[in-house]
Amino acid sequence: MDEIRVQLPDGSVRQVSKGTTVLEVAKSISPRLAKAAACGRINGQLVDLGYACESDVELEIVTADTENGLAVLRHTAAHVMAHAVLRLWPQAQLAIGPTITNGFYYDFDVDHAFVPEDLERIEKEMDSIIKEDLAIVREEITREEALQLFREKGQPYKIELVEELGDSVSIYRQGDFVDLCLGPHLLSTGLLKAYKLLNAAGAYWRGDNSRPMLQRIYGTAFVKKGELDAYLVQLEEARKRDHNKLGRELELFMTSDVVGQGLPLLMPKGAKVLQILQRFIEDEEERRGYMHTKTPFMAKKELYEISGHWQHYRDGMFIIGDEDKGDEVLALRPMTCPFQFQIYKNRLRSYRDLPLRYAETSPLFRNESSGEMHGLIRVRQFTISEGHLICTLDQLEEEFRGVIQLIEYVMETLGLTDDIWFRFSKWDPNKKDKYIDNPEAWELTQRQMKRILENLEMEYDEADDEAAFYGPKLDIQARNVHGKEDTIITVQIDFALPERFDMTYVAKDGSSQRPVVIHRTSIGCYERTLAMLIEKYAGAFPVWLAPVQVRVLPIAERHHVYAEEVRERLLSQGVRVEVDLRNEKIGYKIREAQLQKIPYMLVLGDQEMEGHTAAVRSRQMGDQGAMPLQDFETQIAEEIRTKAR
RNA sequence: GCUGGCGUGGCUCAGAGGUAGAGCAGUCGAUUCGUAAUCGACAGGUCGAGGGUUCAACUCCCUCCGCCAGCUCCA
Repeated sequence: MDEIRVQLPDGSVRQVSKGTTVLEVAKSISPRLAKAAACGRINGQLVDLGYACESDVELEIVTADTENGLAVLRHTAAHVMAHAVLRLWPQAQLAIGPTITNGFYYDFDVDHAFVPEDLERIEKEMDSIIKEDLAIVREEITREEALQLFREKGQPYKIELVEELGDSVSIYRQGDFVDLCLGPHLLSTGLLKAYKLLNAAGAYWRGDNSRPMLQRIYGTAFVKKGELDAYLVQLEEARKRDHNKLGRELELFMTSDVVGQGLPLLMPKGAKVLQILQRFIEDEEERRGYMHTKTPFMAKKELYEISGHWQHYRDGMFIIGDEDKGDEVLALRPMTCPFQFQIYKNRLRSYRDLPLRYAETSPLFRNESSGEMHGLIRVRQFTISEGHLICTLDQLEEEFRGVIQLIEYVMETLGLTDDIWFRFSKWDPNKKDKYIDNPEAWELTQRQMKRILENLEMEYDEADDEAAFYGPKLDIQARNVHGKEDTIITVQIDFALPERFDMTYVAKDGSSQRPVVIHRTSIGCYERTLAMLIEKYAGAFPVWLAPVQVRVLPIAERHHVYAEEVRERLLSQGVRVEVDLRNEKIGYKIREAQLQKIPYMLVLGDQEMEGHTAAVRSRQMGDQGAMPLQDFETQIAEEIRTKAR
């Protein structure tokens, strides 16, 4: 009998007979490993446990608790879900059903619209499929056979997918269910132990809004029930931090039906946080050589024609005035760049003037379509820490570095450091009307940017078709409590607009040269940042950012005068302080201050009044005991000064 | 913009073809109290808006507005 050599990750080698499956190898190592196995990896390629080794190979047993193993488990869960949906709605057409971070989904084209109760029905059916413990079998068939198969099954989306594949495709069967799939999968449906369907929503076929809207069901699966439960609890906890709920409860912002969609109203507390952020940012920018401008919120159409916004960004703009009626046509600004460029062009610039660093705390207006708006994260009017650095090509890298340093300082100070990453956003050469049409400039700029990123030794992801219409971006991405990714800060290199605006400087040799522009934000959009901060701190802002830093709580009416005195003292030192003079018990006042996430409560009774002290209660640590007022003032001042978190 | 869900006093929610209810918040009164809810009374809603069906609509139908999740798009 032929023997082959199987080399394991630890370097050891096993002699097994030809045709031995991955599972058999796992069993020979240890029964526990075999039980935990989800799939194998042969020479780097993931394979089913049923895969038979036919020649010398390197083999790794992939257990279900690893990233790859979990993906296999979830992919199998997606198949089981599709199987269940087909049992309940035999006419359903299957689209795709991949795994995603933390779960899986499957897209269906069905007449019936899935409602929450349907998810329970589907889960019941999945439970039966799991109980039946159907073997999951891989088959390699020809393209023609696959087309024939899916024609018989009435699955046009699968046919479309097969048509784009090579001569041989793999399918997986479980009972009467069959799906086009690369695999690998678990060996049988019975191995699925802990899963949950989460929600149903619409999704375009192949993410293309000109193609049919399908129905997507999201779900997740884990190895153990305990892990699933823990994940569901974690989801629940995350939702409690949702800025859109917390921000309203804490009276940071509100919306009004009559004001309109995507137009949040910042209430005094929310406005206070933004004001503090703005002061922090503007001071920091000034320290780093930026000059602040204040430019109009709107401009004539002609300005946007020069910038290219009229050609590439028109859908995103609010346009005022009807051209057909002979009105003057203006547009609210969606970006500040064209305005600051006008300032640059106000006079002849010398290389000695460069780099010029313009910044502006800019309200911007973008006509987002109706389904996009979300709390403070996606809105139609927002304030951005916009800035443009105009420099020579030689200065580009140094300026870029300075921008990154500022951003890192800001993020660090705000405590926005977890689950944040950089994304190098490039253009898509196939989308001509979306981008300024100058392929050479695009490629050159992107190479330039990539080199800078590499010189800065930055870690980043790359994304196609995420660039601005005029240039590539380095985006700083963050995730909200729903796990959704958003750009919070962006840095862009722009060779296009300096040319369109004919920006020049006089070089040392007297020649006229073209500068380069870096578009950048330092904190991004203030409203969005506020949303991120609410979610990060669950509304309990660090003291320096808290809209109310101290609440004074007198115990009885005879302490009111002293309470007012304490308030006055703190107020005169710039501390944001309130006093609760209501006729309520101290427990009640504390509870309210606590729910409002006020960092410090000063409880004042007879003893405090007598000794000129305050009983300090911290929102995090509870009762801290009495301390001289002076000491508390020093302590909180230091905490504010250092922006302690 | 698309798919689906939702819209009842400030908030959380109950109710239902015959014309609205609770808790919290609010107001007033009592209580003057030591670290997460004192007691009582009162007040508060053209049931998101408009149109239609009906003897009768908060409830059924249509349109619009807004909110939520996802898709597309994007800071």
